[in-house]
Amino acid sequence: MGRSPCCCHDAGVKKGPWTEEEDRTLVEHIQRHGGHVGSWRNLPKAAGLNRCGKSCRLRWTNYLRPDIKRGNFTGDEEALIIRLHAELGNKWSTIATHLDGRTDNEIKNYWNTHIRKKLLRMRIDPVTHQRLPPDDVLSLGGALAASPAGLPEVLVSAAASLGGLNTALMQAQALQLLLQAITGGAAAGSLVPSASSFNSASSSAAADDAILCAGRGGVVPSFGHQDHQMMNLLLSHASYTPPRPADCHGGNIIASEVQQLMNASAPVAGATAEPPPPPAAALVPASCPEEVASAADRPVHQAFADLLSEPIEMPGMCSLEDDLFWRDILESSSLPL
DNA sequence: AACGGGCTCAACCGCTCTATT
DNA sequence: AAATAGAGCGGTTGAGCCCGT
Repeated sequence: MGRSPCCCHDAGVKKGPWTEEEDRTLVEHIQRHGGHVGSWRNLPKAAGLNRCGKSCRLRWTNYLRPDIKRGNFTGDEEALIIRLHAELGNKWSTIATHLDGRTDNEIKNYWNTHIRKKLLRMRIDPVTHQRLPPDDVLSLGGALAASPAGLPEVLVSAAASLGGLNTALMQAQALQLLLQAITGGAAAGSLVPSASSFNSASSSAAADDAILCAGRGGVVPSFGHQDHQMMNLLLSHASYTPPRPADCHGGNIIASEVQQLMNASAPVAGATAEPPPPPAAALVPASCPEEVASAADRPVHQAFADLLSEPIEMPGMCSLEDDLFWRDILESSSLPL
């Protein structure tokens, strides 16, 4: 399989940007032949173009073809590209066959200039689609510690006592353990939301990172309504309080709601070996963050100690089992790059 | 207004793959 | 089976644009 010399190496063959005249000549020639090109190599001579056949093919397939869709990529297209890339890798032409009117070159460019950076910003390796290892992850805990108002005080102080939570995953696990501590384990494994159930909570990069790094495929797979409310309670003390999802009440959770929440989150009757839930008084209205911190202080530190005593399990591949996941992520990541 | 840095994307380069001789 | 021709693919480049200083 020897490599044939390319006509592009011929002296005098024009290179560089195409002129309108050249475009018109190429289009008219192809249209005269019913949209079919017998041989790209012979086309320039037949059409009267001082171009390499390869250049003509590229110009036609990437720009002049009548079925090419111009304009920005939609969210659906973007999500599809990411999903296909995770499955196929840099098989741009194969990916392009799944998107009507998009060329491999256009998709490749869009990936390199937009999606790749977006994923990197979200601490996802654009090559492997895995979350970046802790050492490569921007220290979310450190960043938040540098701006303590960005977290409920109880978490900041607990993090400080442990030398900082240096990954978003640890952050999420810490939050999970906090919830466990508060609910006596009833809500174990369900604090960190799936992106689809918490997608509107990404009004800041920090929230973005926490959700992405700890979301689907991360610490826990689901995020129930009650846990969602609990999360809101915690976040209601943070300066970056995200907009509330439609299924939540918005604003602070009042004491009676906390009581209801606690009751709902309590271990079901008959469950064994579950510590009893703390009294509802441990949770106070969101208007009193100091009381929250004080009441939750001891169990949280205990939970963090437990966290440190066990190895942190890094999640594997991001789940790609449904388009909604990625769509939600992408829609929630509308921050400027 | 001028400059420089960053970004985008059309186009090129060089390799591989497949069909043909 | 080997050589050749041609097409296609993925990586890279660079001109032009945009935006901040």
